[in-house]
Amino acid sequence: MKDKKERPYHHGNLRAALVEAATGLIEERGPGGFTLREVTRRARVSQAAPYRHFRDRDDLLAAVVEQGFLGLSKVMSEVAASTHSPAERFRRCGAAYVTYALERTAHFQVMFRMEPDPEKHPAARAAADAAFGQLVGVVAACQESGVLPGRNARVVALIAWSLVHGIAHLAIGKQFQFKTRAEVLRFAGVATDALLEGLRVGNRPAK
Amino acid sequence: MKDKKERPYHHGNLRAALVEAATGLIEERGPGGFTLREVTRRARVSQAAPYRHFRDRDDLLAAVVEQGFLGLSKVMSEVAASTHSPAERFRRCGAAYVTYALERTAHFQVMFRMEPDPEKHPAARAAADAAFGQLVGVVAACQESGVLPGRNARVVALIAWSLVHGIAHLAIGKQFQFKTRAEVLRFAGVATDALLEGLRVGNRPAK
DNA sequence: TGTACATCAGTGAACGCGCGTTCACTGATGTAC
DNA sequence: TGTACATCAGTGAACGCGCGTTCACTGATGTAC
Repeated sequence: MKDKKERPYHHGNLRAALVEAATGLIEERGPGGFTLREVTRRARVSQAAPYRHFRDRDDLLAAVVEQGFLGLSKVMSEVAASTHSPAERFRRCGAAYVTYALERTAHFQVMFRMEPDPEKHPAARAAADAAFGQLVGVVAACQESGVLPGRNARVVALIAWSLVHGIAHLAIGKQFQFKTRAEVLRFAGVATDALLEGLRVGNRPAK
Repeated sequence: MKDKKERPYHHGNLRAALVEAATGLIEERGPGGFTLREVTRRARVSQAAPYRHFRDRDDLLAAVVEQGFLGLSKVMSEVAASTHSPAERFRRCGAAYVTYALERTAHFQVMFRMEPDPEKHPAARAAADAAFGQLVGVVAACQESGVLPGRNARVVALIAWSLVHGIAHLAIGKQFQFKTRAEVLRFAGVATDALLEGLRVGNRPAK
């Protein structure tokens, strides 16, 4: 293999390195801090180099988004495998979602900012859909085991996603007065349980 | 008064005009499309003019955010006054929130992007707090009339806010497959009812 | 095994652009006497 | 009512900057024979 000291002309895996550098940059400077030039500086590469691997700025950003959703999927599937109780799995998935958002704030924001039009970047879109698919699976399992009534799993998953996403987004935006991550997670638990209870009862509007 | 045709040297109410132009610009070009220079072009004023009224770019943007929250407060208080049933008020407030977000997409996004640090712009912060106050009031009314159990109204309001905010944010980000605004609102209604039901039952976790 | 050559993945300089902000200025307004 | 003057709210030109992207190029790699 190559000597690590002398940098070879060919990078080896510049594409991945650029995505990684971009992610780090976003995490450090916030969602708006992303520029192609700063990414190339971090990857120690000329400013024209990314164009070998990405069509343009947005194309690289879309790859960052894709990675974000892949990571989210991974975290959620790990968590889902950690228990056999469907209701508990539901709760843990919610907690994992919020945790992911709080741990990788800026990355999370970029994922949902859709500044690169998601329709033009099918890989990013697909990764997002896969993450949502995890959630639908968890809901379906709750339904099969009778913890939730057997209504449209997608709609139920969408409701749960909305709640947990709202918590994540508001927490990131400092709209809550919570001081620690643990407090946010405890709150998320209470909220998730309330929703689960309501979904369980069925969907009669309260008078 | 002045002849409308010949533009007077003094504008009259440039501050308000700039905020309005900025809002229009954001609505047209998206949350990232805001630039001071484009705002001055739209207000037909020199590019140095805003500095008479705003410290810098972020200061103007904060005024836009403030206006956004004032508008949201207004909409919610109007809606709250439209019925005497506390539960119905709860639902209508949720619908109003989502509607506001869908009608003024980009403006809504800017409000929660906190790109001007909210701590440095107390007026914006205060307007946001006032909007949340509306919601707390609605929840408290539900509790007083026995529709909801009398727990911490702020926490309950936070849960409701999270749900409705998540719906708004995901809908804006095209994460739902809904095609019309009416579909989103119907979905929001179902979600709100489920949550209300769960909150009503109390907060025992489901087994 | 050796060589010619196509292809790939980088470099480095340059482009044009729009941005936020500052500066010395000037026109309009309001007030004191 | 008239005038001097301070203050306010604009103008217009200029600054320096970092950005995304293009271009002709060159070094490294892989393959055919």
